[in-house]
Formats: sequence, structure tokens, C-alpha cells
Amino acid sequence: MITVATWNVNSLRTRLEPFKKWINERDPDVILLQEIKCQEEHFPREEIEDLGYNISLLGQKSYNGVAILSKSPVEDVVYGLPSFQEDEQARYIEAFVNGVRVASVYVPNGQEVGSDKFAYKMAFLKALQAHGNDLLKQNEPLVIAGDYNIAPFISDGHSPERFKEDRILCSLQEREALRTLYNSGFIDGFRLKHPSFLPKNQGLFSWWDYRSGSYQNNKGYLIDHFLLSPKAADLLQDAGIDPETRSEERPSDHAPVWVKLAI
DNA sequence: ATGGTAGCAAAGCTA
Repeated sequence: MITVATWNVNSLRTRLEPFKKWINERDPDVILLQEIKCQEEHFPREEIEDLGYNISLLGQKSYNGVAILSKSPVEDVVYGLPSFQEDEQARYIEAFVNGVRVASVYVPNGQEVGSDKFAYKMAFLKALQAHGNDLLKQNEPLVIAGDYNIAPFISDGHSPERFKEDRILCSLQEREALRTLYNSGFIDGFRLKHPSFLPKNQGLFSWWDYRSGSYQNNKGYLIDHFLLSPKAADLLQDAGIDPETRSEERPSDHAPVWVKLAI
């Protein structure tokens, strides 16, 4: 059994202490990071290696940046989306580890529906669909997880109005782009274990804005997702979120999401 | 509620 976790840490350097505490408790075998917010030379390499992890990363100054941390050595690292080679932002990294192909993805936020940044978000999603479909053809266990910056269903947000008004994270266009990935054959690992039609699974979110006491009022969204290939979904044993990390001193605005696979 | 907070990096951009 291995645990694969994803976490948008919103700067790894400022988050090292809560990050170490969470690793002690969750003990993941593979960690997919987003928003490490540094170039490779500033990555806290020794501290992470001391925790027992191999590091693969695609860094960027100030913004974005993704990484794969793994207890086992990785093979076949892919830096950036092959279907979006002109992308200048560090938002995708992929590798083969523990018999699974894993990818850490940081989908652009998009800022506002109709803006230039929104067009970039949709272009990125289109490229992710193209590459995801290529990978699915391999018919192997595959995990593409990270911050998708999309709440796929109305139950994945605290405010139904935002979905009706096509606000960012909630617009029909964004949700249709994610649905296209589901329709290609990807399965939502978290929802498979926590179906939203059960009352106990409502209000389960992975991101809360820093502003206006969003976390204290649980005004969040579920925007960090595990997309599993059919072969990976067959291995799924459990899934969860660690929202208590959001209560720590100087927290990330995202909580980790994880799955356990029978490997 | 077009402000509220946080991180980077050193003023404004991004989220």
C-alpha cells in the first residue's frame, strides 16, 4: 500500500515547519507539490532529502513551480506538458515511480472569466486533455493530481450563486473542461470514496481564501483533485483531505489531498 | 462588498 498526496503549499520555503509536521503524521510515499514558488537553486533540497525523499522539480522564480517528492527513486521524468511546450510557466511535472505514472499539475487560476488569464487557463486545460488522452492509451496506472482551480460540481463550493454567475473556479466553461477529462476515462479518486450525495460528505473542501475568515466559516472549495486512470482506480483503497493543516500557524491556503493505492 | 489576506521581493503582481 502506498500513499500519494498532493498539496499546493503556496511557497515551500515559508512552509517547511508545518510541512515537516504533516509528513510525520501522513507519511506519504509520493508527494505532488504545487506553488513551490522558487527556482531550483533555492529549493530546500537538503531538508527534504533528510526527510527521506527523492526530488524532481520544475522551478520558477516567485510564481508557480511544481515538484514530485518520492521515497522510491523515479524514472522517466517529464518537465512541462509535452502538448504545451511553448508554456513559459512551471505548472506540470510527471514521473514513473512505484509502478505508477504520477503527475503534479497546477492549472492556472484564470483570474476572471473572459480575461486573458482565463484564455490561458482554457488553453492549458486543452493541452492537459491532449496529453492526458495520450497517457491513457498506455493503459497503465496513472495519477494526474494537483490544483485544478476548478470546483467541478455545485456541491464542491460553499456558494451556489457563484456557479450561477460564472465566477472563476465555478464557471460552466471550466467545469466542462474538467468534465471532458472525466469523460475521457479519468476517475475522481476522492469522490469515489466520498460521494457527494451522502450528507456526511458535503462541505469537504481543499481550499479556503486567506481573506474574510473563509476557513473559520468553512467557505471553501474543492479544487484539488486526483484524476485516476481506470487501472489506478482499480487500485484505490482510500482517499481523504487533511484540513487541520489549515489551522496551523502560517498555513497554506490549500489543504493536502491524498489517496492510498494497493501497490 | 471590487475589499478583504498572503507570498515574493522589494512595487505591484498573482492568487
